[in-house]
Amino acid sequence: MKIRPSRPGRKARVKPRLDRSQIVQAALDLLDDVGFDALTMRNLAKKLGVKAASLYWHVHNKQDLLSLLADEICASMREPDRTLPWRRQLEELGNEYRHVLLAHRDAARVLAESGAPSGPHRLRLTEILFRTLLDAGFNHKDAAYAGFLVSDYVTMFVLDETQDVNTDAADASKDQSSDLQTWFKALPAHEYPSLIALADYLTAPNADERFRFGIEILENGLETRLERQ
Amino acid sequence: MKIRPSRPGRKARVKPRLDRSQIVQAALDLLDDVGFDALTMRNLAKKLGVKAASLYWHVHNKQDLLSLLADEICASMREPDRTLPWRRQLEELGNEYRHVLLAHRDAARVLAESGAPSGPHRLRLTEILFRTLLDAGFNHKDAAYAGFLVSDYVTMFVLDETQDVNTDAADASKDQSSDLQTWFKALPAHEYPSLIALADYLTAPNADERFRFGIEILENGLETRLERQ
DNA sequence: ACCTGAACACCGTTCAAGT
DNA sequence: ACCTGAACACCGTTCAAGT
Repeated sequence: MKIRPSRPGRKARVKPRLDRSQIVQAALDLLDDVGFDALTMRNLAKKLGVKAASLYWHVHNKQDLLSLLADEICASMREPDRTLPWRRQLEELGNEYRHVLLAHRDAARVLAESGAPSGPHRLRLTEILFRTLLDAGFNHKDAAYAGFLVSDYVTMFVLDETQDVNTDAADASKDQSSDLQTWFKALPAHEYPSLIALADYLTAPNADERFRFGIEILENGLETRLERQ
Repeated sequence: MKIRPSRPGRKARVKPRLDRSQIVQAALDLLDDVGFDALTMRNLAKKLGVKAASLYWHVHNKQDLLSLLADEICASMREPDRTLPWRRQLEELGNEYRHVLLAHRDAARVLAESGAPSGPHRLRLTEILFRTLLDAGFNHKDAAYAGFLVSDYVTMFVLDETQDVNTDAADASKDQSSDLQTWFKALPAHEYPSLIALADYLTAPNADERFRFGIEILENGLETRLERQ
């Protein structure tokens, strides 16, 4: 198994020569370790034992890196069984995408800031989504719009699902009242009756249940649209 | 009309003394002028003829400023006629909120990064939204989840409605092919048939129409849910 | 071809000091 | 009470120079 073409001098592995995919992998590790805000070109370079400027030989800029990173994150996405009814397929797609976004720290933020899909994995993901909608019988325009809708829903959902954690933690640490539920109920009852009435579900939402709710609404809405089409 | 209590010395207006609402107003102007990325504490201070450190006397940090700014942006929100059927009210609410977000440059980004609503205007806005859903007959949990859904939809929609412009402009200026439609159609036809089929609607979406589509889907979905409740 | 040194033009935030 | 000077600890990016 000793296939190592590059001359294996004594310290061959000390300078493994940078490489796009190596950079992306390191960025993903760094993301999981320190989160999106600390994912900087300089920290990434440090992790790779290199100077920040070196990265720019392999990557146009940070935007480019984020785009590559977003694609890498989507690499583990598995596609649903195409023989299932479209609603089931959409559910699988939604669940799978959500789990992909939950698999790495701040992944939703990476996806949100990485621009339109251009890498193979994200293109594949959107292809499957649109294909499912076309298979279901939507016309081109509706399929396109519905695809945006579903994919935006999942991204947005995970986005605030994961930054509620941050906010909660922040509030808990710096505010004396760690319960923002009590904060809610302390609002002027005359001005915000509905807010107060709903406080229980606004503050401690069951994420899985709430996600499921949104998917159901979207599916019901799409089905109605399909029937009337 | 000469009511000016503070002693009107020769250069009285040279140092009008900073003020929270004055800072927020200046931040809003700056946002419209230079956009979210250039809305920095230092630039804001410069605009106010003051040093950056001074701002921290009136505002906890940038996060706090963004929160105040978000509330200011929502100040112009008008509430729909409560006697309308709930679907019409929801439409009005959606349209109005979208227009509020389109009224200032990058307003959706400000809202997205400003955390949960805490100012009076945003609280009022969410109160109205939840009230509408409760009036419609949803139970507490469904009303709460549906409120998130609708408000997230609008924010997300405007978010990429407005950054498509940026991306398009960027592509148009630096790419030789200003049409990403041609880019889409140049994809491997065997791998991405649906993407290519839908290219027309993916690249040049009619924003108003697409927004309307999403609202319709949500309303239909919610109606179905309400009937089965 | 690939990496570094060194700089450029910025950030948000703090805090002792001034008035 | 309110503002400034000056610093701290960072950013992304460029580019001549090294190997």
